[in-house]
Amino acid sequence: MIRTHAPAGAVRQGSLRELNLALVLGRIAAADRPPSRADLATATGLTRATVSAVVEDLLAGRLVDEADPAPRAGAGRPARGLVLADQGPAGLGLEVNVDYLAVCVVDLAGQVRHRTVHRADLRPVAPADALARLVELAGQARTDAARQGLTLAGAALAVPGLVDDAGLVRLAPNLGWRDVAVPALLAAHPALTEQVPGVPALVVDNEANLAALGELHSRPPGPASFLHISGEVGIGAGIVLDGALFRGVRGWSGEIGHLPVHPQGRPCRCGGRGCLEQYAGQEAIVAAAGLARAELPADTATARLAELAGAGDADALRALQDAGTALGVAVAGVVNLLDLDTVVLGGGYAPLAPWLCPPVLTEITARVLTAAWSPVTVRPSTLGAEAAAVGAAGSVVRHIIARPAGWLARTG
Amino acid sequence: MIRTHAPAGAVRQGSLRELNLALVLGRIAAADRPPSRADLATATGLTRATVSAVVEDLLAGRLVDEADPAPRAGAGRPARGLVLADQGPAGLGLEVNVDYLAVCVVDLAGQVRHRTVHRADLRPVAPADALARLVELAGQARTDAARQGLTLAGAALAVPGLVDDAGLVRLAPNLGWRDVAVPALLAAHPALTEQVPGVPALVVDNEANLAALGELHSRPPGPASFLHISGEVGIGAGIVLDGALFRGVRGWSGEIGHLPVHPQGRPCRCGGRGCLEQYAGQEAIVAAAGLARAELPADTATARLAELAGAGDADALRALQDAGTALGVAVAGVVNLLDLDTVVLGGGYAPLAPWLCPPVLTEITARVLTAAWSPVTVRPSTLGAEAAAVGAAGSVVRHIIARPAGWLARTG
DNA sequence: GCAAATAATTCAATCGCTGAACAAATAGCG
DNA sequence: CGCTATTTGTTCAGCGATTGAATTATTTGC
Repeated sequence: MIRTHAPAGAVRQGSLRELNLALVLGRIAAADRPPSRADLATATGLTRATVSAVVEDLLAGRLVDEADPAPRAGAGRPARGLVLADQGPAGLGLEVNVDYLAVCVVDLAGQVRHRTVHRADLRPVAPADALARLVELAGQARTDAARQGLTLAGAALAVPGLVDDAGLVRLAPNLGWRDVAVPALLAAHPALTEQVPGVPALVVDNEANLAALGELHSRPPGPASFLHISGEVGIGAGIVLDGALFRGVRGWSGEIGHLPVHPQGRPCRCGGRGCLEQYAGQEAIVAAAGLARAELPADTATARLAELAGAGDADALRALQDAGTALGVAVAGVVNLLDLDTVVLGGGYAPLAPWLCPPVLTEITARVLTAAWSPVTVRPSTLGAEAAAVGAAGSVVRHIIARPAGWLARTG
Repeated sequence: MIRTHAPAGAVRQGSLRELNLALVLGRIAAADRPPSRADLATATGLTRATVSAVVEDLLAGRLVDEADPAPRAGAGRPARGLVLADQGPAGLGLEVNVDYLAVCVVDLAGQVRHRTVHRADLRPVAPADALARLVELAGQARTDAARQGLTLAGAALAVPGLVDDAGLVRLAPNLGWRDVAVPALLAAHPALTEQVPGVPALVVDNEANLAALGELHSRPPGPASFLHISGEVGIGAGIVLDGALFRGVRGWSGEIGHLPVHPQGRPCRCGGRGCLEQYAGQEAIVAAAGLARAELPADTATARLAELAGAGDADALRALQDAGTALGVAVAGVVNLLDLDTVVLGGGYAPLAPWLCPPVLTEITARVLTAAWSPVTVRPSTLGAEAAAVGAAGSVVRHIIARPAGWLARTG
């Protein structure tokens, strides 16, 4: 549970440097071209002298490298561009999902430097065994990262379920997990990452949350506030507000799947009736399209559905239309409530987006009061299938970028 | 549109003092007993020397007063308690609603030091005339505040409608306002408040938002994250997340009234069908209870309804039960989505809370996945009818408490 | 009346930013 | 080719704010 908040405590002499390190590094990360020290000075409002001093720290800590001088018009001494180091700290992203394990390594610049996906049905596998396989993949990732000059500074694990502050997976229904103490199980494999001060060694979080973070930090960066919807067997939403993931009071936000869309409709496993999940969940869509569910693993079902719809299959098209309408009703409610202007369809919805987006947009236009003044964008995720793993790894490096002082203070 | 965010820009030498001024003043404001300098030092992590220097600034700026030494057990020099000044800056809160105008003055400590409510049906009144009446009331409030030694540092106006960043009221349907440029209309009355650097002279915001802020800053303080629902003719929600009001991308968040609760149900003025407002809006409840709507102004209708329900009138009880159920369906969806643990019923719902809370809670318990692990509280607002005006005034003083440097830097 | 205890202030040291001067490196121009 | 204008980056004295230790202030308990 990373919470990126303002320095709530005392502001001491050294905090000043910490904050300015973060400010300058953040600017370097956000720039679309390698900025010079002078650029950073004007962008941040600091003096060139201060920027030079701060940059010196960043260079010494190997968070930043000097790039080849960028060609520039006009007279004057050529600037030396600054880029995020490609040999510095990196984040390890892990994902356990229903039908695959994924591991990836993301560097400071957000580049995916290593990626492994291991396809297998994880439902019959005991949590400890699944995690053991994941650790094995992580070990390979670790050596590959080292070969590339990267140091794993922390790890994050994405799980399709509810996770509490301590990393306990309270419930992952589609995986069949209940009260799985992930940190304790992984403590037996201590060398997942080096222990870096200020960077949590292992964060466990919900898959939808981490996928939304991945979208937020993708290039080009997503908007500061948006709703990211992962359509898997369940439907999870990652809510990004003002550039930060909103996790809720206990970290369990995003359960969009149980917004009512037909209150007197089909009973749902949550105890309510007519929940969105019963109409736009993957199983519901597949069943409505007339595909036998059991025969296909979840992700190939989605691919098959896209294939059928692309070929003009009437049942598939109708199923997607209905699902999109249900999704649109729910999303319109959320947009009314939170006043968002962007909705991203991710996870299993991404390949189906061409058919889902139109009905979703129709409902939004009809039901959102403010849609007349400013339009709402609905688009598919730019990340691939393992968005959550990439987002998990990204969350680690974003943590370092937001708090570089911790990394710089380490012995080494 | 106040956005309370971290210092995003350069952190210079002086920012240090600014941040620590805010830190110390915030502690004084949050404490339930007048803290000593030593208390503040341990609470903030600053040294006693620094706290003394900071407090000296706050005393000189008349934001803080020394209180009588509080009795303390044990030996040692007695501490001098620090309290928010009752003779310092204050906030002016204004409210235009369908059937009343309200003006109030709130001091730094959050005490309401002046309050005027002018009952009148404002629907037939032109916006400029309504605002002129409000300015007159504000003038009286201003002299009363001066008599009490208070200086009005800024003002906020609550409006039952959508307001954009510039203070333009885009649409206030129940008031009949459309595209009313409030700041321009009030510019003719320039002396609403003294111009204080760092404090916006006039903020215009949605009534539900400001009522939620009032709840957040009431004593005892509300939780850091909650949903505040104002049930008037429309239903508006103020969403407080992590101690800050969430306003959405354009400041139009909180339109909970158009969450679908019966998707194929009654058509709504928003263009959708079966919106919450059609089942739990004030007019809907009154009609369901068999009260003729036109005969009664809105607020007496609510009072009459509470009276009838209290007397055991079957129609009224059934109407409230049905409305509470519809409200509960919508609220359950929001709680699932945002993972909140507190829902506050305010505005017209406050007096009806005894009858609304049970069905709302029933729906939440049935539909919220995580309700089994940690309960959701549903309670009425602690503020009275003019909560929005109080919240508006409170938002001004909270602004000063969050950024005392601006007030201290003023000439005087 | 004295010691112990707690509160608050004073003061030299230090840290990090500022602003101005200075050094470095290049383009344009005669 | 050499000079000037221009822009980048560094150096350094100055200064504001915090720190930590010593000091003063004020009360309780013995």
